[in-house]
Amino acid sequence: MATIHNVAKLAGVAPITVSRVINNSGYISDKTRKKVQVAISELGYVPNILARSLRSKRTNTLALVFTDITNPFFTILARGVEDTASIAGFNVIFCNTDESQEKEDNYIQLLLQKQVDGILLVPAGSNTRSIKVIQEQNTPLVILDRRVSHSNVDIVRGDSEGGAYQLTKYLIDLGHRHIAIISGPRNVSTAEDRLLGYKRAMEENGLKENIQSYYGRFTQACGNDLTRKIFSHDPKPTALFAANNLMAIGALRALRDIGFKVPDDVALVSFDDIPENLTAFPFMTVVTQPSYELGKRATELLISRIKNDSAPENQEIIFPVEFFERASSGGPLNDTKKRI
Amino acid sequence: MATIHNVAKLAGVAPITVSRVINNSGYISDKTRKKVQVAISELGYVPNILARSLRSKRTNTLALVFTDITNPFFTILARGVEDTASIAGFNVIFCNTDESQEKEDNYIQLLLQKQVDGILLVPAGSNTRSIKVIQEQNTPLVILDRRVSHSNVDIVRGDSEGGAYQLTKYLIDLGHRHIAIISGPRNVSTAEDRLLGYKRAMEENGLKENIQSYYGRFTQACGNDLTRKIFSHDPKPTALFAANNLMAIGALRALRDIGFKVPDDVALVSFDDIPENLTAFPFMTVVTQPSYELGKRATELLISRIKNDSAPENQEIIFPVEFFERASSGGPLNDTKKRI
DNA sequence: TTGTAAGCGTTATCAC
DNA sequence: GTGATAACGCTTACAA
Repeated sequence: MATIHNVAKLAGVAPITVSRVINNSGYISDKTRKKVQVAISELGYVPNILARSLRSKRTNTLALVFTDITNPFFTILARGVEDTASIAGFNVIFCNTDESQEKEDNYIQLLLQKQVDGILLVPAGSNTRSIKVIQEQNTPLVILDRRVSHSNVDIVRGDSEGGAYQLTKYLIDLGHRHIAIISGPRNVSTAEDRLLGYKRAMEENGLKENIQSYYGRFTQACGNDLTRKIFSHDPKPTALFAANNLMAIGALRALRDIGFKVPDDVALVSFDDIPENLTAFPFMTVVTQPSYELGKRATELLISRIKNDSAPENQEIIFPVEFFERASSGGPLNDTKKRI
Repeated sequence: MATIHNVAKLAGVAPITVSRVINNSGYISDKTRKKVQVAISELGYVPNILARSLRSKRTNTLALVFTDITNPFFTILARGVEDTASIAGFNVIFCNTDESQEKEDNYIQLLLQKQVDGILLVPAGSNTRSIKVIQEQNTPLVILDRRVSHSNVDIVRGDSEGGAYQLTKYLIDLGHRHIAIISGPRNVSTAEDRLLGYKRAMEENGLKENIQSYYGRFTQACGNDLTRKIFSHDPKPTALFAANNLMAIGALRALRDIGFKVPDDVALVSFDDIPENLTAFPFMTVVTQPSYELGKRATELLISRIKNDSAPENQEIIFPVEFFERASSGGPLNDTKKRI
């Protein structure tokens, strides 16, 4: 492996001069630059970023720690992060925790050891230990998608409570009185907020007695299980609210398997969509969060923290949701964008 | 930021002793180890991996460079890579090229600069420049999913030709005579091999005259466009073969939009599936590659190359496909696993 | 415009 | 069992 010294020697200059050519920094005469460039390509020289970062104390690397790489919501969010980081000259390391606090802890430890310049974190649970560790190392941090009890952090997320309220109100306006919700883990804010939004809509419309809510996991399997459970005894709801896209698919399959037609027997709505390119026929009535934008905005905020050029106060940025009425609740088969 | 020196000083030992504790290497008395551990937690010390890697010349990091992060085939493959690497103590950097040769070149350059221990590459095109650059740096390399013209490399991939032959033969056995195929980019081996398998089946069954094939891109949009084109003039095929899962979804949507019923008017089959947890109702007849296994096997091979403990000859490992008959070609609505 | 010297934080090597 | 020393490959700080 050629080093900067080999190049310098071959070009007849000092190592620092080679460094200046590589980094386009400082003044270099055209002649010198040419000489160096020739030497570089002759030796097939590749700069060693480890050495550079060790010395300069910057890695130009961000990390995105999230909970489910198979969920398109996060895949698209990840794209927003990557695109934005890339434009600003940062690379991104992606870490998937599968909603496990232990995996999260391990990844955070690793990322700090790798000296990443900043971290975007979708917390797996309500434990704020990772946040403390990160802040102890003075590594800039932005929390994504979820609220945390910890106070001094920046947060970028969607309006789970409002979106859930909107979906529930929509079902009530359709005439449904028995509406059940299946949600994610109890200590995850998106699961809790969606449940709260649902409850608020039910209570405001005199349906407090009919509230029927379940915590579980944000997976297809769990959506399937909870749905079977709900419809195995009376009174059976006429509408079902799945708190995320994967649970909704599980619910849809369960309803089919146990003989309930959607939307004829049961109306089904969901928080978050499955993107166009993975779906043959858009079918589900949903509210969706602007996941790409969430990733983008969080990354911009993180980079401004790294560059230290934004106001010191912590921010909580909440994005509104969009509503799409489709066939699963009796709407049209084609996509329809409705009132925000 | 505390360093190994601060810890050493506080514990009253030499830096190297701290290093030994961190890495569980060499002999350390229990008393010394305790002292060091106390100092570590007292200072909130986090080892600097950059410095370690610079000195030890190992980063314990692999890279997976692939072409489409939104395609579940690759998402699952990536999991196979990550799980396998993790067990062996390696981290993985994921890089998405969007089938762009330029992005691929940039990522390869970056990864070599990062001194990754090995690279798994799904080549974006037929250009072997990246392969040469990687091999010049003596960085172990395994090619994934696709053949390349370059000779001295290890390859792990699925049997595209055989799978395509099988799907086509299946359609012919159903009685179809006019079968069209829509495939991916011309210079991508999986696109070419699937087209070849299709042609072989057609020719062996006296249907050479009816061959109708199109190159395009492995995307939903392209599947949609090509399907519209094919069905805009006579003779219209009675069966359509989409060379990947996303193209198949595009085809399905196009057929619906222009008024053809699947499978009544047109039978549709596809190479690669959409996984269970993203699909409400499994519908498409497919052959699938064991994508998780592909990632796993490739990673094992790469790690054995890094450790230099496998035979020097280059390997080409080809995985067989599995066949699932479903409703899109007139099969049952539930999943059915058929003859391999 | 170019160069010298020192040091980033760790571990390999050798010594005790 | 433990430690002194040098070195990994680069860039910062300062000098010429």
